[in-house]
Amino acid sequence: MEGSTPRGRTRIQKEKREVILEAALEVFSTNGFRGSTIDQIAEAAGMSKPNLLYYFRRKEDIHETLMHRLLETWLAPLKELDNIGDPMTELRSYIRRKLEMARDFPRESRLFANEILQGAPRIMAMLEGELKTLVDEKVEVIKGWMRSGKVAQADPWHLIFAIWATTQHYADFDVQVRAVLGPDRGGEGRFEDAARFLEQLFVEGLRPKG
Amino acid sequence: MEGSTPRGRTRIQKEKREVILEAALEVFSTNGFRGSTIDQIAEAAGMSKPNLLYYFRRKEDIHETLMHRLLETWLAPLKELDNIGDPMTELRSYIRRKLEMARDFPRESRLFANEILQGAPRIMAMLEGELKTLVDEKVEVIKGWMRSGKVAQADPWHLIFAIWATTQHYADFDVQVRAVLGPDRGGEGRFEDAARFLEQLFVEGLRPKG
DNA sequence: CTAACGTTTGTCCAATCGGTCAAAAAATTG
DNA sequence: CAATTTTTTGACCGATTGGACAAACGTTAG
Repeated sequence: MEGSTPRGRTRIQKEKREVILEAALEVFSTNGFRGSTIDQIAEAAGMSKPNLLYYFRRKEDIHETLMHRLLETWLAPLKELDNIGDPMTELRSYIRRKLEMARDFPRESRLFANEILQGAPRIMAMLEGELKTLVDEKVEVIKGWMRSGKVAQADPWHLIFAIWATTQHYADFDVQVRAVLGPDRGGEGRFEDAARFLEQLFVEGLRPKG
Repeated sequence: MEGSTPRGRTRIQKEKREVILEAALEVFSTNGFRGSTIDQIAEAAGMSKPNLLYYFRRKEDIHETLMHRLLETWLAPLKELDNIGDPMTELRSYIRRKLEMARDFPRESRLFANEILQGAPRIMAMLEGELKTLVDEKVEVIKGWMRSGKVAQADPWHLIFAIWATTQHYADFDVQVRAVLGPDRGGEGRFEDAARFLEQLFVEGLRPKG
């Protein structure tokens, strides 16, 4: 090996790096970056600390790799929002996709939330760059819908925020949601209930007048 | 002094404890419990670490005191929601109050978010007890409104979640909101815009049909 | 002034932190 | 098989962590 950190050349390296990233996702998403230790991740990954550091030389490298992957997944649903179909159908399926992500990738959502809560020190450039550009673009799409009368007039930026907030809430605040709903209402069905409610809220809330 | 930790008897004790809590709120809300150090809090409070530990014997004690205070403030707006006035007016002012709290007490909101994100280890009992009871009670109020036809039929639990999510978003994800809105739209006016949007969303989204 | 009490600090400690390193063990290659 | 390379581990390091403690300092009442 000529380099310093193995670059996933061998089969073992690819596999072990995945195991580590999976374990790190679990640990980082519940404890945040500073609150997580390499030992915790190593234990969750079923290996010794020096062994883990053989695959990722620094704690930051793990977090960075995780973040890079996350952001790709995270922006995908918004990227799909486009002018092709019926506006309200597009919005409804965007909400549905975001809610499915909250259901299927809650740890990713919490990892992201942790980063933002801490002031986004590691992804600020991406927020002001790639994310802002993408949102600006989609805001124009939504403005077009509103001009054409297919969607009620409203602030498109805050519409996007509201969709993000309501859907990610079911991942980030999952513990609270389940505690409040109780054992009976708090089962897996809560996502169906949430989907129905949010569809109603946004569809009726954005139905064009007259 | 007969006890171990001073109990705010003297003037200095009351003052210094407040200074510490103020500093700890700042530190805990951005770094989480595990990610914060006593040294950080002591420095933010302008005193030495042993001096801080004279007023709060353990790091956990500071966090616990902060949490207890927070929860009282936090539940107040929901407690005020009652049957007296017009339903939609009640809902609108609840949303407004929650948004004002996100604007005026963002650190408290982030402290709470951090705790929930980490699985709410310290306040789980309160979530399943006091909070659930309160929400159950308010759900009945909202159900009454829906039965009387003043508010559209919808899931009251998820309505409450949606209000929590959309309003607290402006505190917890403030960095992202400001980054996406950019320098011009991201000023203090963003709360006015958010208030207008959310009022429209919930009022129209919950307007009874026919 | 002095005794008693409240406050502050410097020093210290054991535990834990992120990370290194050399050597052992395992896998791969010829 | 032996030689080489990759993987794993135990021991270790300096820095930081939460916290203890006694001594020093400040304040106040008699």
